[in-house]
Amino acid sequence: MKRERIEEIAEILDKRGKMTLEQLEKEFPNVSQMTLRRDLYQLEEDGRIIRIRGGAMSVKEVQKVSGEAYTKKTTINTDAKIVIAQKAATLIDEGISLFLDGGTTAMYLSKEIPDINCNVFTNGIAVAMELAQKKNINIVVVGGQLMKDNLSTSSPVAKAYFDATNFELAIVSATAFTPQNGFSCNSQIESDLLKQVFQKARHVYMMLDSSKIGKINSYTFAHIEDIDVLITDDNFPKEYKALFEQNNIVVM
Amino acid sequence: MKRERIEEIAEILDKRGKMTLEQLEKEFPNVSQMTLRRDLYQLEEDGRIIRIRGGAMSVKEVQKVSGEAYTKKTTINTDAKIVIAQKAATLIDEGISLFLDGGTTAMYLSKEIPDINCNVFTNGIAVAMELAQKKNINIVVVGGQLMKDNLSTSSPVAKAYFDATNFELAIVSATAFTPQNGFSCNSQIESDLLKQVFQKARHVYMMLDSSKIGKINSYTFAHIEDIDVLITDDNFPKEYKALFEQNNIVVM
DNA sequence: GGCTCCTTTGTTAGTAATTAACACTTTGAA
DNA sequence: TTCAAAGTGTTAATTACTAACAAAGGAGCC
Repeated sequence: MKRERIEEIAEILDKRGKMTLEQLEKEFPNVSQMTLRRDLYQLEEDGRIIRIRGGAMSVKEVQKVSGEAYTKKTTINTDAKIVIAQKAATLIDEGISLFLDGGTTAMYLSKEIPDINCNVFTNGIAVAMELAQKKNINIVVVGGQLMKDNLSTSSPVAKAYFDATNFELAIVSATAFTPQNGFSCNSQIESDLLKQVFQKARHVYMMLDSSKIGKINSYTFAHIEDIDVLITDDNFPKEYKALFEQNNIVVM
Repeated sequence: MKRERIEEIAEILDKRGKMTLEQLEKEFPNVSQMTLRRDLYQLEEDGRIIRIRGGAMSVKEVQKVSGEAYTKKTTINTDAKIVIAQKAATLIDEGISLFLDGGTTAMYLSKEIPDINCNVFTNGIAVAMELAQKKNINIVVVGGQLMKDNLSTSSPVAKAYFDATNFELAIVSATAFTPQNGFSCNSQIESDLLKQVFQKARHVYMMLDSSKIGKINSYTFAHIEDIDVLITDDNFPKEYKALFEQNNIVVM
């Protein structure tokens, strides 16, 4: 009974693509709305449909729609981050010990990073999961409380990790930068963690796309002179570039 | 302004897969809910996301989910694990402090777990990412070296975490069990970690699907008498059930 | 600068869909 | 038969959504 009905719903949805609950009710006149809802719920769990407001949509339909979208995907800021990440990936040498933060740019970097023998510390669990696909990279996750908004961990306890740890290189990014306020982010514990990282790392590379410039966030964790290399995109203002170069920082 | 924000939303969604409006509001604290709604509406028109009740989902995620559904069918014991996980989920009370391991069964459990106010420690990053979708659950990730085969972390350093920590409850699973050799797994550091957890936890619930029975792995971390509750499936042999019950263990 | 138009954003109230909770029914096994 | 478990229907309460209007910001023009 139930099984048959669910199959039938799945078939109809595959055929029509998208349907409202109202339409489904007409299709199954002697079944209550609630039951149909529950059927949709189960189909969603099986991964066969996506429930949308007022009804459901078959997965096939989604793939059709998304196929259209992928062709016209020419985004601006994502591109900048990817370019930055690609550049940064070329700077990672075999056998190095490296710290990577948990931000979006680090996420792109972890996709671009070659599968070389190296040691990566990170506080981003999404970054860690991405890196886990590369078989030669050894990953250490910094533990602590998980912040749900950016999927990164940090806690005072995490500092204990670093006492016995050194990095050849730290590649981090900030969510805001001004010359006066330096590099800042919006979480105090993350800021503390990064300060610690800056102390332990021999070299620090900063990934900063131009949209971050001129913004100020609550917690500054570093200033211009603390970094060695700045990796940015083409829209980076020239006057800022000069400013960094005055401090012997390589701008890419 | 608008363009940038929309790009950023798309990025975050690609990274996280699925998000509620509430989570998006946290991500963009100085933008109204309505604006975010309108952004999502536009992203949907562009075919980059699917709006679902309470938020949105990236099309990438949809493809992932539908892919999973296929592989799900091929694996055999998944059903038993899900049933076990569902049962375990009902045993978690509001306000509890809980340890969860990083295994597949724990992964299913984290999907089934209700969104109640509680504190979860885990060494599984896939588990952590799954739990991050529940807004009331506080998550602490145990740091350490990441093992790529099961996406769980463990290291001697992780033990430092537990010195100041107590759990009301630990829900763990083993990869092998015999009455003589007890519960065992194939990683020494994981075994060490679990031993530590057993010491710190007031109650221990073991999730063990029947396929694990009669197998022996290298490292034993607990014996029958160490656990309080055993959660298993219908194929669990009756003679074993009696054995557990002799030790005052509740078998579910 | 001051003025307009137009786009973007915020606020509110009203509507619609969803979930939760309970009661009833069916099914299948002991 | 009797019991338990799964499925279904109904209602109430919650939650998300839309619509409509008001306010704020920008670009262009005089």
